[in-house]
Parts: sequence; C-alpha cells; structure tokens
Amino acid sequence: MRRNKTNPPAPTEGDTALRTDATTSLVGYRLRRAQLSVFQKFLAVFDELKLRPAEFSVLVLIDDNPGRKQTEIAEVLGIKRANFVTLVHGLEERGLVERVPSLEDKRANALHLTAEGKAFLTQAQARHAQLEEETVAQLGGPAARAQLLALLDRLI
Amino acid sequence: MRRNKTNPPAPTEGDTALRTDATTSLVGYRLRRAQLSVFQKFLAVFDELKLRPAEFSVLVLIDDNPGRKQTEIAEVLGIKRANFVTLVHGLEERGLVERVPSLEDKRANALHLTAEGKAFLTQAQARHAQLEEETVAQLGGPAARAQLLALLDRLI
DNA sequence: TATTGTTATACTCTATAACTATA
DNA sequence: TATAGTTATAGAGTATAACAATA
Repeated sequence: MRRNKTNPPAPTEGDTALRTDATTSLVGYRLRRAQLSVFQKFLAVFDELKLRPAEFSVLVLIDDNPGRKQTEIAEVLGIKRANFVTLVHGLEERGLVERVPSLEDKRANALHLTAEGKAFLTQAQARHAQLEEETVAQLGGPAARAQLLALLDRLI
Repeated sequence: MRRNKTNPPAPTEGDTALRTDATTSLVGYRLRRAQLSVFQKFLAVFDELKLRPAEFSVLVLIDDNPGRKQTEIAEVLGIKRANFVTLVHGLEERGLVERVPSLEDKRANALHLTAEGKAFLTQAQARHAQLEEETVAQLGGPAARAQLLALLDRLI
C-alpha cells in the first residue's frame, strides 16, 4: 500500500486539487461512501413516506415471517433487542404493526402487519423496486448487480 | 421485486429459520452489512492504536497534502467542518498533528503531521496494508478487488 | 437459571445555528 | 458579504446494564 511520493501535486491556477488516491483506493472507504450514497437516495425517496431503511427491512421481514418474536426479527437485522423496542413501537403507533401477546410463550410478542401496514408496505415496495431499478442501471445491468452482491458476500 | 409466496417456510425440527431473501437481496442492505463487517475488522485491528477509520483517513490525507486548511481536508472526506474540529483536536492532543496558523490567511490553520505523527502513520499503514491483503484474499484476488471498486464507483 | 421485553443510560456520528476574526 | 474555525446543541444509531414477568 506504498504511495508514490516522487510526483507532488502539480500546482495549477488558483486552488490546487488534493491528493486523495491513497485514501480513496481503500476498500473500506469506498464501501462506506457507496453505502452512504445509496442510503441517501433511499432517504430522499422515502422521506415522503417517513420510512427509514431499518424500518423498511422490519416491515418486509414481518410480512414474510408473520407471528415471529421481536427478538427473532431484531437478531436477523443485527439490531439489539433493546433498540428494537423503540423501532417497533414507532411502527405500532403508526398503525402498521401489531404486537400480539404470544399464546405459547407469555413473555413474547408475536409481530404482525396490520391491514394498513400491508397496504403501506405494498406502496413502499413499489417505490423501492423503482429505486433498485435505478441502482441496477447505475451498476450497468442485472449481471453487474449480481456480481456486486457476490463480491459483497465474500466480505461478510 | 415480487417475492414468491407460494412456498411457505418449511417447518423443521425446533426453531424454524426465517425468510430473509426479500431483505438480503437488496443492494443497500448488503452494502451496509459488508461495510459494517469491514469496519468491524478495522476497529478490532486498530483498537490497540486507538485509531478510528475517519482518523486514519485524516492522517493519510494530511500526510499527502501537508499545509492544507481544515476545511479542505474535511470536505474531501465528507465531514462537516464543525465536527472536524473535535477530530483534529484529538489528533493534536495526541501529538500526531500540528495546527499551524496560516501566513496567507490569518483565519485558517495549516495542517501538518508531527514527526511522531509520521512515525505513527507508518505503523498504522503497515497494519492497514495487512488488513487490505486479508480483504483482497477474502474477495478472491486483486482482480476481484478492482472489480468491486469499479462497481462501487458507479453507485456514487 | 435463562430468556423476553423493557427502561435507562451513554457514547459515537452526524447536522444545524450562531459566534469571532478575518478576508 | 463571505469564509475559517469554533462552540453549542440536537438528533440518529448503537451498546450495556438491570429489572419484571415468564420459561
């Protein structure tokens, strides 16, 4: 990872550009910037629906796994159960999610989408599908997207 | 992005695995998980040196661009100048960075690495080189790394 | 004893407004 | 007027400890 220090930044007219190659060539740095960029777009698109990335994931996950405990949903997403409480509470207050006391385990809450929650998610997923389409276009097609996902997988 | 709901999660023995495909196939989600994973490794390796990713970037950037203003370094990294103050102050207190009052512009500080800062950075970069090597190995070689960086670039 | 949901709390990161001294 | 650095502050996101109810 040695940088070439033999050629200093060539002074141009007024302001001189910075040497950023040593920083921007790092995998972690580039991953962070790309992730921030994608999330920025998500936030812009979902500002109207007042939905954050984590909330979207939770809704999708509950829709695909109705009746699961809070702990189970939280763990899959890497969210601490203590922090998950606030997140689910917000979704419940908006009438999107129901916390049904579990019959088998009186300690647990079974999570379900309400009818409104399902309708909301359908809308959200339609918007997100558009966003993913744009992302795929940015990447250069479905094959490029698949390639990216495969590479990202190896980093986990 | 329609999910297939015809085949419900097959019930196994005790606990049943969750359906996570709809969530985990999203580019943003996978980017975030991969980025977190890479940063976790960084934090583990650099815990001993008490150096955070942003601080590492700042040191590298100052080393390659000595004498630049705080605003310039901060902007390249996407850090607000207000938050950059605390970051640089920490590095200065550790004796790694010097804030030299600029001669041309009395408002500005020119940033430099101290001798200790340079020695420290050399060490840090050696460790980071190892970390990048491991990352490249994870990805499957330098070609795979180049491919990943190219794909990430298209998302910005 | 262990687990579920919860509260309280703290720490990092990030964002904005407002001030000062210079330009 | 605008900019550089700074302070104060507020909001997310994340982490841990401890508790009550239940297993």
